[in-house]
Amino acid sequence: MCYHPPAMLDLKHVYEHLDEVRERLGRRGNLGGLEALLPLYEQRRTLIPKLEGLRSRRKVQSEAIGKVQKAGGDVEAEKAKVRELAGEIARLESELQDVEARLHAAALLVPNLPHESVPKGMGPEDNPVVRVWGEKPTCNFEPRDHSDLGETLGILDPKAGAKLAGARFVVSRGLGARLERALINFMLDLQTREHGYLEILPPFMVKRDSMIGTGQLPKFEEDMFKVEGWDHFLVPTAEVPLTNLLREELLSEEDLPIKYTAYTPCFRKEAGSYGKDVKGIIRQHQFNKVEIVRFCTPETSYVHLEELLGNAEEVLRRLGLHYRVVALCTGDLGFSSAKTYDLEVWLPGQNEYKEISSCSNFEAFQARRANIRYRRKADRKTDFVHTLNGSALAVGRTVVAILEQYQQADGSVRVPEALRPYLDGLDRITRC
RNA sequence: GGAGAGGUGGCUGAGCGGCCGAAAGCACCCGCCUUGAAAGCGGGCCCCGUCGAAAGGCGGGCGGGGGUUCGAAUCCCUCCCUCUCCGCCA
Repeated sequence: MCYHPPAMLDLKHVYEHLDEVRERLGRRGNLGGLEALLPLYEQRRTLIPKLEGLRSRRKVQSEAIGKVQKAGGDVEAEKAKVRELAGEIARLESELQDVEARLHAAALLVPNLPHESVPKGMGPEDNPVVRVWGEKPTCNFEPRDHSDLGETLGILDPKAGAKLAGARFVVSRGLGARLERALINFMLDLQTREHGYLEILPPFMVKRDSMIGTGQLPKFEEDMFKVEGWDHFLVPTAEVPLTNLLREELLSEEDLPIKYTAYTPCFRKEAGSYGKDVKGIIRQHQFNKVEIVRFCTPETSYVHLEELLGNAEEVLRRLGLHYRVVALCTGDLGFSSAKTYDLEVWLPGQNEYKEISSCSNFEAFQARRANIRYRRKADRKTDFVHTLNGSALAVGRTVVAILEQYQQADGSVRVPEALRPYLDGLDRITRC
């Protein structure tokens, strides 16, 4: 019967700062969820004191009955009275339960508040470029597209993928498969050896609670692959298992920050993306990714966001891949995120920059959903941690970028220096 | 898949119808002692909600949900999870 801290935003805080919250959610262009929630919150607030008064009376009278009974007195009349009281309580309880269930459902649909530093805008075209690293590789020939290169080199086989699993699946073979594996190892080594992340190898399917904890559910269920006959979902990103690793935990401040990294395949239906990125392997139902996540105190989370972004950027820099950083504007921000940077890698074959990583600070949004807290050193009180995560990187798209940026006139592809130790010193991919 | 055992505070673990939000220990915090520390001693210390300016009051929470009862951590039902043994299997 207790009000388990439900969702996302701190409702009390929302209520006490309504105008500000309205204004900030308005920047996202999403106010509906909030307005649906407010009358329910009101109802709850009038119901609770009423109920508590009755329960208090019941408690006192029950105790009295016990005492009288022990002394051998007659208590039947009193019992009847309390029975009546209990009926009243039960009615109010079920009313409250109903209100709270609807409040909870409504609360889960309200997105996070954007941080003040998030640029205002409507959509992707309004995302400012924060910085650009490297330069577009120059070549004296018409750059080919990765699917063209991949098929010619015999390392990417979308037809085989379709045969086995259908559209938007691919089979990597030979050096293609090895390249993918080399990249995973390279990325994990970098994050664990140099950036202090603890490597985790989690389950690739998780329970519903975990999906709610990080915000994929209930809103995006249709994008997820659900396991038939089970209440399990294939992970859409390692963010889900990594963040939920600390679900329901009470940490101490000295434990923070905590940094995890994991490789997992990621499974997404990508509903609503029909016709987008149909060519090649840019958008797949299954792709590999190395993820980095951090848990930290609220005061430090924006410093951690910059660091985490740097950790992801370092992968691209070591690989010598030209990219840029954009800050997502309020209209393009993901549901759970307070602030997000995207890394966009240059793809000469597409003649555009394409998202290869997304680095976000969720502040307390996920922590509140997943109930991840810590005890503050100063006053010994508990508070929600802040959670962050980023791709470092999407491996399939890294393969795409390498193929396209490192391609040679003869159709072969040079291997980035940093990757050669992972490929027995191989410096060039040629037809196999 | 079969057979048992169990899920209680940050942790370990007692309690098995009212005096239990819960013994004890550990951890943690404050103080005394000490040159400092440890040990020892004294005190404090669960979470959430709700009312309140605050002090504080009140309510709820002993895996989740439901039931019995004047009253449930304690009894009943149900679901989930963990552990042990057997079987099967990479």
